[in-house]
Amino acid sequence: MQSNVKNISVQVIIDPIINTDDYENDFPIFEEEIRMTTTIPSNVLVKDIPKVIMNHFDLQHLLPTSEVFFLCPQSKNYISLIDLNDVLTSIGMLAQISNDICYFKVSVSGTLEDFSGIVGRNAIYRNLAKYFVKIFSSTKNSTNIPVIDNAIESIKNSSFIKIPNDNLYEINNAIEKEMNKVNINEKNVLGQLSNLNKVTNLSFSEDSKLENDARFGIQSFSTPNIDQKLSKDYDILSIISPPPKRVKNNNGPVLPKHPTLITATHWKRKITYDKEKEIPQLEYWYTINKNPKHEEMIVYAEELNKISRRTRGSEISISNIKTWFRNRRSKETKERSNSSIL
DNA sequence: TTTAATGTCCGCGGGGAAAG
DNA sequence: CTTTCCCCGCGGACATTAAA
Repeated sequence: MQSNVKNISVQVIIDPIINTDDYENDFPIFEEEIRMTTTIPSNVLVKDIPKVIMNHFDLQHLLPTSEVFFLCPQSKNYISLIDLNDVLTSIGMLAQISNDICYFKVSVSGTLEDFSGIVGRNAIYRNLAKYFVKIFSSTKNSTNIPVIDNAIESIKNSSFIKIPNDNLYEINNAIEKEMNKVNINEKNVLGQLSNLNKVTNLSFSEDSKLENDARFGIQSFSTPNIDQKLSKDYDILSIISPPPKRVKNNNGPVLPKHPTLITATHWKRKITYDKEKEIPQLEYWYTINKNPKHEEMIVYAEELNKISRRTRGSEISISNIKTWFRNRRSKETKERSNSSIL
């Protein structure tokens, strides 16, 4: 019964997208990869791989906001498992084309608290510390900055951090403290991990299969002899190529792509300029200078926020202004080329 | 449909290491 | 010390996507 089921080594890169509700800037771009390994029985179906991976890393509650990508060894590009969903195939067959080690990338959106149970959470905190220092190094006693307020709120709501004061350096100190605590507790964490691995390394007798089904909450595990059910002449490569529609070099998936991620992160939130007040002002500035300097754009953003009285958290940023000027210039060149054709 | 936001490509300039 | 080379970040042009 357990003859043709073996354990596949799996390397997983977690791409956390920290969801801070309503701030408009980019989500943190993490410098440090959160890379983890586990093993998965070879008869797990592709459609169940996300469930298994998220369970292994204590992220099952974030399954709806996650998307899992498989590193295709031929093209060195990541392909979304959603694209393979309709195919009755197993991770064992993916492993056959990747020399028995599968590489996956998981894009997952959640709050800081959502990631608190993850084994690699110290890497997340290190990344956040770097991010905050990088972005807000000049604002020592900043208050009323939405992203910091949100971060403080997220961290306050988390079960294992208490913030004594509301400023950036206190946040960083708290993060550092938490990282130290995590390092001290590393042995406990590793203990828990090895327990987890014991379960996944069990050979698949019918009984342990049921055990795992209960643990993972997955129905398809109880399907016997999945590998034998798969057609022998089934060609996985014909499904994997051509590559997905948009592939960003070889650096991984373009984020976010899954609809749940779009709503969860407010992807591409678009501001609307006031046609009565703001657009005429921008057009006036454009007639004066089509390529304003950074300092000028700071002034422009302040001016616009003054006249439009936007609510806090939805103010016009310098990057909004920069984008407007960029698009305005491109509009002009397009108009000019159109008129020259006529 | 309009247009803000994003992706991709490319050139430029600064900083630092290696070579002379 | 000067020159050369390489890396990296920044910003612009252009193309494309997607929100309103």
